[in-house]
Amino acid sequence: MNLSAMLSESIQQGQTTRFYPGIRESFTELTGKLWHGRRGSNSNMANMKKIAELAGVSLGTVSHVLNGTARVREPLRKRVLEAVRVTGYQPSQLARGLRRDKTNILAMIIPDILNPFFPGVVRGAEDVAFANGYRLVLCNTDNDHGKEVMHLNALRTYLPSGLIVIPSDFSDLTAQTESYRRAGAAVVCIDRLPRNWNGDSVTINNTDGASNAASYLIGLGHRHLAVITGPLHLTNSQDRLKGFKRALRQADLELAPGYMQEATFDRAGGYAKTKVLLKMVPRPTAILACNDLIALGALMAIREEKLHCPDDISLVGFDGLDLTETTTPQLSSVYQSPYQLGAAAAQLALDRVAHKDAPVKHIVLKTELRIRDSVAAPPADMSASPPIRHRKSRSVAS
Amino acid sequence: MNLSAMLSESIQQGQTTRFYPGIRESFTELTGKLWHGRRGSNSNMANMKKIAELAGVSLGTVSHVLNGTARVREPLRKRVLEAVRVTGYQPSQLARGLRRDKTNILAMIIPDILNPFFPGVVRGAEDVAFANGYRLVLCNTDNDHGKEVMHLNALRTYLPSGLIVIPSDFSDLTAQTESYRRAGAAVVCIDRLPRNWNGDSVTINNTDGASNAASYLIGLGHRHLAVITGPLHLTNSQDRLKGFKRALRQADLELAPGYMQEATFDRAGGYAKTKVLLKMVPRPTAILACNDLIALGALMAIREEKLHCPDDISLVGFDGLDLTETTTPQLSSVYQSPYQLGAAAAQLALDRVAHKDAPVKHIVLKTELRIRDSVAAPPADMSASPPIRHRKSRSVAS
DNA sequence: AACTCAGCTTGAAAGCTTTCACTTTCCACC
DNA sequence: GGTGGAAAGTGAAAGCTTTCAAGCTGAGTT
Repeated sequence: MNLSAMLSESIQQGQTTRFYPGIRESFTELTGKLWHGRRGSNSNMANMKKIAELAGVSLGTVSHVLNGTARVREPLRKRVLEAVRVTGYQPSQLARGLRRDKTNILAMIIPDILNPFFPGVVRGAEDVAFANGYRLVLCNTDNDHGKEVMHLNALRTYLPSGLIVIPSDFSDLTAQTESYRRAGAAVVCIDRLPRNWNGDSVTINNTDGASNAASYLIGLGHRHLAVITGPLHLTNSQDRLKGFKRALRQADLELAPGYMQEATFDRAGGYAKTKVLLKMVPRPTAILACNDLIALGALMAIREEKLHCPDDISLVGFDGLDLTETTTPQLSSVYQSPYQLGAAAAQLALDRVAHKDAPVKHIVLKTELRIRDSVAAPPADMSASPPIRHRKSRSVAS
Repeated sequence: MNLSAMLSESIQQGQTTRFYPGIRESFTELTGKLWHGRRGSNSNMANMKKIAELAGVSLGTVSHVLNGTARVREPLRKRVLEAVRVTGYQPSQLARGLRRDKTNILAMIIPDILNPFFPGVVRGAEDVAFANGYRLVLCNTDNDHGKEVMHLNALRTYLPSGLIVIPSDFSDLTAQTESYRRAGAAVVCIDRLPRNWNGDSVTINNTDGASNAASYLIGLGHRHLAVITGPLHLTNSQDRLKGFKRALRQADLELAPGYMQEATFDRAGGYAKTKVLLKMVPRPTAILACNDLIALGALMAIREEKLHCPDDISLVGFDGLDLTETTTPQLSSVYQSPYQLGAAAAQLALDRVAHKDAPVKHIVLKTELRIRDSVAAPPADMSASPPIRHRKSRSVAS
């Protein structure tokens, strides 16, 4: 029996190490007293070395079996898989990430998960991530650019494969995100875009959405339309305002001074600005609120002023959150799918990971005008022309 | 000038390596042709070695400066920090985690971020995590035990320091979480507890919360109280039911058969079960819904049956979500703070990381009964005794 | 001037996986 | 039975940090 035959047999029995006793022992002697490792802790967790020993193969082979990076003959392959099964071994994502320069992590930076629009976005992204074996790390910025940069910098050292950002504001993120790209990570911006953004993105058609809503109101006979926008340093706010103005222009209407109010994207903002609008003369007969929380605040203000929606004033929100169904009256709103937004972003990020040099993609999702009970024709004395009759609960895709 | 003096000076000049040209070069020669690394990619990112070279110190010293693990004399310390500043160096969390057997990650497993109760929990946990330099990895289980186990197994290989779980159901998680504990990770269960749970936990006082709500209704004169519970395999559902029953017992009232309905924790469940309740004879004059979504569904059903809340029937929800303020009528509810729940859980997890052997903690948060417009005394003919007058918007802590 | 001791620094190993270059095995064919 | 080439398998290095034991320095002591 020659050496290689012995080796071969020994491998079959999983005892390779026996054949270099001198080397092994002296190595052990050398390092035995230099042990600096941690005690206990993870030592009971299986690692690749243990699998290799159990299966009687080399480390490399185990890796190849696990990753399909090379052909491995069936018997060996089986022994490896069996060893994995028996030990319940799972590869260390840390070691793998360290070696591959990239982990199965998708980082996501959003303004605030407490804003009811964002959970859907997160869920969409998480589902796509999970389905592809990725995990989602979530960070909230509170729309604070400083916090955003902190997150951006800190997360990078985990070497995520991708990064999905809803920018806190119009600040230029090029410097930060560029370092991700250099490190080979995909970066996708969604919902709003920062200044100078030239990477992948997923947004909705804010302009058309707002335009459709305004057109619908105009179609009902409204001539005194007001708008409460979100913070105008956000691109989505800007676009919604643009759409609103476009609809007015197309109907040869003017945006009366003061009929445009800028608010924060929350109830308080909507409440305050609606109070202002309701004091105007003539009072607007319809309000487009640039998100549902603003609309909610508007509804409170309207109620508080002893006015009635939709008889005295029509109201349309934006986003189409669940809460629009539980208000009284139910809120009409420009619906967009946060889930789809998040899912598309995650998918785009993963695509980018797979094809680093594919052309940049800008996905623009559609909105859908959902008419519920908060809109009606204007009071008779306020309408310049007879209102056009519309079915209720009509949906208009933009 | 002797060697040590030269070395000393050389260190001042950051040129240590120059002194072993032979060794260094032969080492390079030896390894130069065995290069298996990746090309480019991260090679431009600073690492500790670069910092050490720049500062003219050893790797160990850099580490000590960065971690405060040993005293380092001021001049060296300064040079290290300066090099860090100049390069913008940030330690690799992967390498650090690999070496320390633990990362700055907190894993969180929740049923579904789309359920409006959970974003607050997540936010609370994330804020505490972030404030302590940890990141949050989020996973949704959809109340699916299989998915939960998958997440649990997969996340472990990232070696998170802690794990916060809202169990999907009553399934025993001991096996899975035990392996986290063995790996040195802290595990905290919140909101509901799995079978045989003997680790740290944060819950709310569900029993008292439900009991207070029921007592309040009884105090208003109600004698026909119904309850719509959540899925009874969840401990929080069980406890709320227990509290409801306790209040009845204390008032010498009986829970009429059929007055207890079990529903899923959502609108549809509440709607369906309320329809059932409203058909009963006698019809209940008050309903305790064991979460706000159920209450929302109940409200829809009540409206659909042309009944009026609170005149015909009083309704109290549970959780005190924001949406309780925007319904008509505004919903009374047993408020609990999801943010506090999440924050406490994260804090508990971090405490556990710091003090592995501290005694197990069970934190139980208080609830607060928030009375709004959805409750009133029962219709005159349904009340056995004159109702007790209560102020509106009263808050009762439990 | 030699010696001690404390305190600062250092160098190397270890943690776990992937990947490359190389060796060994296998199989077909002469 | 031997040969050649393809396929399969191996072993070691590298990725970056932490941590230990040991080396060094310099002040204080005798």
